[in-house]
Amino acid sequence: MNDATRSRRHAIADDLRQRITTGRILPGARLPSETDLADRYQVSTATLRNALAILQGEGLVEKIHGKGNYVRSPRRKIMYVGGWGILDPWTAAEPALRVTVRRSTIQAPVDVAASLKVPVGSPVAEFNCLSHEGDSPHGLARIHMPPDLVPAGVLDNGSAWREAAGRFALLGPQPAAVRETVCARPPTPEEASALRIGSASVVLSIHRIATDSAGRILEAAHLALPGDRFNAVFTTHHMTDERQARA
Amino acid sequence: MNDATRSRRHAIADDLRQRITTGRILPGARLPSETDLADRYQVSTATLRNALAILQGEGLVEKIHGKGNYVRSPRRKIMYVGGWGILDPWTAAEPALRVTVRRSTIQAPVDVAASLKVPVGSPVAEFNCLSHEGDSPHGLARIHMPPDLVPAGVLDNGSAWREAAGRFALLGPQPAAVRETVCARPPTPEEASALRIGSASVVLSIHRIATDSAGRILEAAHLALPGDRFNAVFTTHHMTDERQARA
DNA sequence: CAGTGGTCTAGACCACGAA
DNA sequence: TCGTGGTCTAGACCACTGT
Repeated sequence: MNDATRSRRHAIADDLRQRITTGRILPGARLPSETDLADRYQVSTATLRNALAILQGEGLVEKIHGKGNYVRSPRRKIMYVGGWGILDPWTAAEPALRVTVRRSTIQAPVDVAASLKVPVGSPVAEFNCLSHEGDSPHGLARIHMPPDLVPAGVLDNGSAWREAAGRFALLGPQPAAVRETVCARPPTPEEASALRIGSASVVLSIHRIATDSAGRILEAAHLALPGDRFNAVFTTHHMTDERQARA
Repeated sequence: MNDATRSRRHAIADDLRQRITTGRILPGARLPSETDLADRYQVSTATLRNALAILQGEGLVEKIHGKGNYVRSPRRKIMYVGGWGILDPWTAAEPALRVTVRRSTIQAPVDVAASLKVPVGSPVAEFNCLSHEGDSPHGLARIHMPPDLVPAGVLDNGSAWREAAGRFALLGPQPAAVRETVCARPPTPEEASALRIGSASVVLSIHRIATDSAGRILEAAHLALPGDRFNAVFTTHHMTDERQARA
């Protein structure tokens, strides 16, 4: 056999991946039950589950306890445009985009206070955003702002602000600079359940801080985007001469 | 029991995580063998391995086939500075940074040709960079450039260029713009072995394209950075007025 | 309730690393 | 060669979802 057959589980994963990516199993379809698949491939259920875990990590399969394993909808990559902070117009024009925004005012806990550079316990506006595309969750955002900078009508349905929130755009006034810190990590349990991804999956985590020209912090946001669905694009113009110093 | 005891493997992972993060097990130390740990926790080896897989996903434990499970060195986050393309001076000053750079000239395959916007099959300089910190691998880069833009002395030991390569800096001439596309994904098998991380782990993958003012592509790089070790920072200045259109 | 995935066991055998 | 982790089995039982 070729080296793709290094292990049963990889061979099974390869076979299923082939069937999924070539359209022989359609997005949204339910796979046969794990016991059935284990019978078909002549392996134990543990091995079959291991194969499915590989595909789940790749974002091809969604496991739902008590229901079954489902093929996830096509892996169209959604663009997050750094520095702008909004999904680009091309993807933002998606038809079935639903947004859940929940606003609350909290007493700043230490981490938020540090991000916003306000005293601990001072009032802070918090937005919890969950965007869906059809039935499947898209991305998760928690945005904190000084209360006086929150624009009116953010929660109004049909409001441009509300749409912007769902697309993870900046809500406050025009910033002078945006600093985004990006990391890749496994999801927290809350993220895993909210985004319906396995804990073996991957999230692209973006901590975004917008400041005005005086250095005042306008917004601090934590975004959690399923890694298999999102690309983030950052563009830097007009490089300075710092590099030259090396030569 | 409390809810941390939802499952044996989480309980075990929690216990080991506690011992590691509180310093009761020191970085670099080898854990007892899996059979010993399974005995100590009174679980099967499969369950114990499952617990270790959780910690491996968190980057706390490094598994080495035939040797044992090792506690990884402290989770100091390394900064990748976007748009600049080099680790920042603070971390770049690390003492034990070793760099392996391998240069070759290849006939551009389709993907590289597309990135560089050159004809398929035309000669392209390829750099494979692997940076280590002490014994453990850091990050992986594959950089492609038009051959005429490669500066002299890149492979010379002690050269500033060589150091820059290991720090994933831009090698070519000063670009007018750098566009970086970031995604989070599981490692490819090659990356997993080169970076000594499990395939259940996470990499921060950066595709970086540098262009000059005429739009010519100076460099195309693919970086693979262990997600648990790296943060990438991107800063955007001088926002345009595009956002205002929404209001 | 039946059917599904989630967890776990107590083994077996294979592949790797170091002596 | 020996001890290690890696893969796999053939079950058992629990937890969740639908009818």
